[in-house]
Amino acid sequence: MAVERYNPKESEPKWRTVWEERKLFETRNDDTRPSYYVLEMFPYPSGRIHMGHVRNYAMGDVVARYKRAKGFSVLHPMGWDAFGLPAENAAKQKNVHPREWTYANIATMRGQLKSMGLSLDWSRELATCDPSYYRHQQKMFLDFLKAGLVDRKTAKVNWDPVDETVLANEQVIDGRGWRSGALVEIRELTQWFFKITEYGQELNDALDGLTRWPDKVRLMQKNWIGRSEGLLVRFALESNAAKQDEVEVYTTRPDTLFGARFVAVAPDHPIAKAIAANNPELQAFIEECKRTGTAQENIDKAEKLGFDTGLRAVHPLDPNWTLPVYVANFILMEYGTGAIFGCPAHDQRDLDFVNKYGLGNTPVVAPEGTDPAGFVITDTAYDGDGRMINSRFLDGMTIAEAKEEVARRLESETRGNRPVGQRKVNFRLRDWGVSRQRYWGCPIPVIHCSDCGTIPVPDADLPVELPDDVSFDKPGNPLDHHPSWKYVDCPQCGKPARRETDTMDTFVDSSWYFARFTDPWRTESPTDRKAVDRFLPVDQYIGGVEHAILHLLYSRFFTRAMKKTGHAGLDEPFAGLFTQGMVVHETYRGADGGWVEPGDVRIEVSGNERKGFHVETGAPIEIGAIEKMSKSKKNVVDPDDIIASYGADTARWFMLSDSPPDRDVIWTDEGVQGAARFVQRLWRLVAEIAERTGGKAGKPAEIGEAALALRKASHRALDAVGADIERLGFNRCVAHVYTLTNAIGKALDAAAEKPELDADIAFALLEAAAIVTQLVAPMMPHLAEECWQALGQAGLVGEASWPQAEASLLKDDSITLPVQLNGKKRAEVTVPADADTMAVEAVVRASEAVQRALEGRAIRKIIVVPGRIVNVVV
RNA sequence: GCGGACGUGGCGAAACUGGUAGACGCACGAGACUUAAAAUCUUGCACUUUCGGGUAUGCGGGUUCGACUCCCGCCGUCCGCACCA
Repeated sequence: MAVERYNPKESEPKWRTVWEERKLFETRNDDTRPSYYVLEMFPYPSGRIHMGHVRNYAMGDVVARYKRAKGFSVLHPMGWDAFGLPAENAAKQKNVHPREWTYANIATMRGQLKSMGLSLDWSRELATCDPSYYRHQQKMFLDFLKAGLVDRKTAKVNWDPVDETVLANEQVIDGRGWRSGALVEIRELTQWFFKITEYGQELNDALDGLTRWPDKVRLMQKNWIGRSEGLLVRFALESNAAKQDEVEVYTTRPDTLFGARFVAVAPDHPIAKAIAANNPELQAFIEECKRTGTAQENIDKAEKLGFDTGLRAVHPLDPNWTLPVYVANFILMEYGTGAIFGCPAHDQRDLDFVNKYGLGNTPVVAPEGTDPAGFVITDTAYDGDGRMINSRFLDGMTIAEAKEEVARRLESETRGNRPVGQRKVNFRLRDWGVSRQRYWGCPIPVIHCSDCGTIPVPDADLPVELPDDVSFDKPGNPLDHHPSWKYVDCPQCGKPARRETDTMDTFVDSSWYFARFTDPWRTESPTDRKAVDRFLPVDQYIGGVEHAILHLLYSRFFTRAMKKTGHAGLDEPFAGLFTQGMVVHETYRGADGGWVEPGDVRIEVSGNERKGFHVETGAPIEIGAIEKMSKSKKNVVDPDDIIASYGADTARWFMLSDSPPDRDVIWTDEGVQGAARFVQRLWRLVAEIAERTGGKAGKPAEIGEAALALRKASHRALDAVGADIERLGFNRCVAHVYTLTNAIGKALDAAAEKPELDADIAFALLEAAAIVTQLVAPMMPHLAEECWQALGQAGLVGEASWPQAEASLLKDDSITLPVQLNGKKRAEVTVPADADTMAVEAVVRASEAVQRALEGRAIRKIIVVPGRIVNVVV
């Protein structure tokens, strides 16, 4: 009874057509069943999908198909994060319009994704570069503006003078633009900002409620938001040389005020600027600071440098005590007030600084129990816990008590009608600058009028569409260069005015696409509240950790802003988040040191050693480190090739097996081949069962031992796989499927001799085949349909509901317990499953093996862990 | 520097709230089928042993009847942030 090999090339397209014809994965908004929203981070249409996509989308699809089988109305959409710089680079390099390039890529990648057999609702597909999408984004921008969530202010940016554009921090390498190689300048530009800082506290606090997010991501966001509690303290200045009579500092350590040795301000602090106006030396110093300011790697090595302004600041707790005021290179204008007081004994940076300039230090906190007289700080600042010393009225207090005491005193003291000290919660988080001087992005819908100022584009004129006829010949923003686009009449006074030519950061596009998916057809507004309320929050969001901070934080802010402006009704967009690991591969190098593609390498194995040779030349190849797949290292495997030779199911199965989903998975040829072998093996077993049972086997009254064992294996696997999908433990699911498959194989072998199957075995085999088919269906959907059909099951496995494990088959009548002697396993006893502790103890005492192991020693105690283990203590 | 995660056979890993360490897969060895190969099937596979057992979850301690799991101290790898006052 030879079974034909399963041919994915034929079967996979066939089933996809069936699914599509039956609209199996389209989700109706008026479905009344409970909803479940599975979303994978949508891709940037770079040209082709890569293995990382395959892994990401395979995982999401398992959840989607499983939840569908569990009776949920599953929303599982797909779209394109389609604005961005690569399209403009392509335009420059290949002379193709960004739109054409983008849509061609989308077409290619859509085809690739479809070949994976994902259960996506393609009727909801969207691209962020489409006016039907970004018009709503513009509408929301204006609504946010009206709601006071948008700001226009000057900010420091990395400016590439050659490309005439703003660069993100990560696009500045060693102080130079990554494309032009030009030295990047820090410029002050007027930019649009979303006021994310207004939600700093909330975004911070709400993290605690995101219990289905990885701790790691929550922590990263906490650190990024960087909430700190401190005190604003006003130091009076002795002279008016800086054209102001005080300097305000921010500190989280007001307790150390008596350890102060200096005050320092940022190079771009108003005081620094004022003094520099008449002081060329200081001016030169400030210039130097600016230069080292951007290159982040230098910060490590950079020495703490300061410039004494000659000003003296009066200590807020002692009018007779003054401190020097420095301009220092390590003070950031952007954080706090751009000014600090330095307490060298308890801050390493301040200590480095005073040691350089000979300002000395006074320890004011000593560890509990230390002799204050002997507590001296030289090279290492003490930032630990302790009690106050050398601090007058604070002496003996704890740090917390001292902070409170100083805050209280300075709060109640006033100078010029304002308190000298003021408690302040500070955040590291800054407002989100969204202005980009680029073409391929969502236009910011405002008009600048010399008379009326900045005027929103009226709703009726939305969308502000990108012009098609642009050229990328000149550096800078093509929108700005366009001959006519920016010239419009002011919507308010009718006089000639100009459009804003900045476009929005592409992170804005991805900050609400998950909401748009709930009703992507809607034209009159960004969202339909009924649909948003039905589907949001996303129940399971899956993507890479690289978006742990920006994308996820922006989306959290945007959802709150949408709530405030009535476009959504909730705060947190993603109830469950999962960050999957990367797909990595060995790297290969030839004798010349050049990278070699995996396809050109033949690996020979002898024992535990592996050696590489070039396929054509036979030259030895060095097997290098396992790294993230990247074109530059040539260790990329193209999903198209894999799907073409093995089928989508094999690729999906391999991506889900072996490694835990949150860890990196190593792509190996052997692994794929193993997956491909399993596809055939499963098909063979199922087809054979189908043939031998004829797809029909009723439940007989008597179930023999062998049949019962197989039934138990089936139902246990069913139970375990369901639980593991819920936990996203796909590698464990795969293992359970293998275990069940082995059991089926054994049972089939045992029955091979018999010309006619016993009724109970036939029943158990058919049941096992149906169950294993359903178990693999979320992971290998095409193969599962083929098996389902072969077994004569009704309909499609893609619409079948998830089977229920029979509770009675998950339990055993009797169980074998390991027996330990002082923690080491020495024997086993078999007891009835419901035996109580006393009964188990009796069996253990009576056990021959236990007696032998005791060697005559007396039992002191017997610990019985019901159903698990027995430990005999002697 | 600060914060976090991880460390288990030749390899990827499993072990649920502390309860038989190594499930499952890959690789490898032996065998069957075959003229032969592929495919398939059977079987072995942590180390060690005087075949009773002994030793093993990065290293060293601790808590416990019992530790891969909890605590303390090291070592190593990876990731995030980085002069944030």
